[in-house]
Amino acid sequence: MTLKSFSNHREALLFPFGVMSLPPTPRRSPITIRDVARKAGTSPATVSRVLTGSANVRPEKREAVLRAIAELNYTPNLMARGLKTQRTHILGVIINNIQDVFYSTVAKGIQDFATEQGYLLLIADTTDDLDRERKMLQLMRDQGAEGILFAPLGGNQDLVAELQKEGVALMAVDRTLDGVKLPAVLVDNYLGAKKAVAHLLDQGFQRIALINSHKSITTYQERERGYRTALEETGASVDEGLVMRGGAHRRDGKEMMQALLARRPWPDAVFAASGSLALGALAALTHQGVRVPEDMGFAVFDDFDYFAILSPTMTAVRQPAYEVGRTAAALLLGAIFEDKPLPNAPTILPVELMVRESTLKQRR
Amino acid sequence: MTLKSFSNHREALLFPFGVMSLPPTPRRSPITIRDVARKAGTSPATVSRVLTGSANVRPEKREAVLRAIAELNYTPNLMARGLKTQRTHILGVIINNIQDVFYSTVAKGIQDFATEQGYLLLIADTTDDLDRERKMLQLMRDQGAEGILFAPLGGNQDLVAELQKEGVALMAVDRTLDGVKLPAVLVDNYLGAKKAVAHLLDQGFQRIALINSHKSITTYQERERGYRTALEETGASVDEGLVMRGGAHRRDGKEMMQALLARRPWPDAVFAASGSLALGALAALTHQGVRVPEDMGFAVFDDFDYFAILSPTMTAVRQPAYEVGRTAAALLLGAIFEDKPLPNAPTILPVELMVRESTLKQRR
DNA sequence: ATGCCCATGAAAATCGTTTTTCATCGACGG
DNA sequence: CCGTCGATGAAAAACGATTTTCATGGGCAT
Repeated sequence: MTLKSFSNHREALLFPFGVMSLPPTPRRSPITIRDVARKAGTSPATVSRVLTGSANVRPEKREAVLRAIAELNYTPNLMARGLKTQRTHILGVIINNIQDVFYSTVAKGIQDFATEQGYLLLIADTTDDLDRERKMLQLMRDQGAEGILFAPLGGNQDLVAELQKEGVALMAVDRTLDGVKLPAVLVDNYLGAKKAVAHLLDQGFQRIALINSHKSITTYQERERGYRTALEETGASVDEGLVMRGGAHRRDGKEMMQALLARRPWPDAVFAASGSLALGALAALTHQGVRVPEDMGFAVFDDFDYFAILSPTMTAVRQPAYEVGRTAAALLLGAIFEDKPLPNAPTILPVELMVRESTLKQRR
Repeated sequence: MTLKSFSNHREALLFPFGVMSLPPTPRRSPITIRDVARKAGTSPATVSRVLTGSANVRPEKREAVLRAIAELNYTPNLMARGLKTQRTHILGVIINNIQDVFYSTVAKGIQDFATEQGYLLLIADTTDDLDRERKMLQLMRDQGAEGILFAPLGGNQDLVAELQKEGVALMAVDRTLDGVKLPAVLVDNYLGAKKAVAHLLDQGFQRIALINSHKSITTYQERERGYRTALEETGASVDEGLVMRGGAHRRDGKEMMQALLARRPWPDAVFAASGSLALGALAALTHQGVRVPEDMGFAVFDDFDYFAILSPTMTAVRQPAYEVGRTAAALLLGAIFEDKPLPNAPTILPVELMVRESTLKQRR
């Protein structure tokens, strides 16, 4: 009952078109710049001059204004200000899934930097829905976001170009987008995957399976490239039967692992291209009683914090998620502040291979 | 270098007071309701009538307007609309830490419902900083948020009351706030903790330690109450030496566990009052070579998904985090839409005890 | 004393909507 | 044929700020 969908409202509200919901109930405290002016014994123009620092005002006047502001507990209406100045102090963030630790950490990095600069964040997730990505980009633009950081799903290039033309600063995080000039902050997916697989080979594993998601997303594509390169550099060729591709969810990882286990001979190690896939794969292994690393070596791209705690501890590629977010926010706000174009080449942050128990062949 | 703090800007920008940053670079696409009117051969008033559905307009006119909108790719400026109507279609969300899976799941629940209703979310975290909570509440109000969902730190009652008077709909999630009438959606912390500890007792554990955080936060307070009640109901009295309190971070859990291990005799089981505390405690146990559950039983309040996957699997109290968020959003938007007051009594959602290996005494 | 700059006020324009008011035109029922 | 109602347009007022324009008066240097 509490969860009913208000469908009446929803239909009446083809936002941003369509029927606006309700009669405007007056909400804001009615204190305006005029009230401040009256109290300070000055003119609204001068209050604005103080607020914006746009002109010198004599110390006594300034004091009087500030005092009036404090006494009235006045805060400016940011919508009105934004309407006039075109600066909203709002940034948009669009990620795949807020629940995903990687993305929420990226968001945290963005958040911390943005807050320091007095920016607030509109955050939305897409759950892999291209239309939803599009809608969110539009909504954020319409709400006046000065910039938008997003993990592109691939698609919507037209809208991206349109927004850029309109002056909305865009920045890709974690993934890139082809066919459009879009600055990006990424991690070194290729090298991370290559290192992890090379490490498995070093440890003496020979039949190393890959559990991956679709190549349409640049991160997975790069990780697969790293996997292949590592194998090829040993002179071995890739056994395509060991290369699995599917969705990006835990259950997909589980299914791919089950498929691998259904065949003979088994791989002797697995490289999972994401944390979610790894969790699914591990669930399948546990379920079948396959021990890690005794029966099967295991390495993951993406280091969840508990991988270092619960046993067996997991060898994983650590991504600097927080730094990805923080760096992206810094670049974007820098460009907004200094009104200069963003770098063309993507910024690629290094990753680190955390070697732990799950790849210790000698424990066999 | 990319991470420099723009301190020049920052100082010049006592947002929402102080110097506005830059000259207003024209950003929005210049398409306004007037352009649409011209193209459709009608008046701006009629376009608005179509947009808002405030009056009947003849089908042909309406079609013409909609066609013009589509051709011009027009979308309304939401700041202007919000300024006039006082409805922004924005909700604020303030949580402790976006990175925390529990909170990000709550946020996801809020998000999903809000999106269905055409609302966008301003999300911020506080990292336990009361001033930051205050600042964020104010900023969101100034940005025109119609409602704010937040996990109160305890404090800022004055501001909460002020916002309510101004007509901003407020809703507490996960925690409550004393001294002010604030609707809330919570989980049954008391019963969850009680069940978990009762289960430990059932299994034959006798000296059960509590690793908790500070009682100033209502959730921890309730969980401790559950712990105590469970023990008392068996007729046992609580050994205060086994009740630990500290910060809420992983390292705090680790320290408390270390302190417990430094004493003799050891407890034979531990109940950790949060997932983070549990992770820290587990790290301490692993480090000391203490096996779970052979040497020590272990139960947690809060069920991280990998608790069911990695070994030993953990007995945990599952909280309906998603439903907390979704329910809270539903109640809040319901109140906003129907302009009716929110329920007085907090909504308390049930929790579930997930029994797993970490409390299997017989495995000893 | 002249000229100039600086601080300020008053008033109006602006941002892009919604909303109100008023007038007009056409259709329709009686 | 008249009164009324519904659809529309034109114009203006709001929302709450910033910004511009113009005028004024004081202080300071020459």
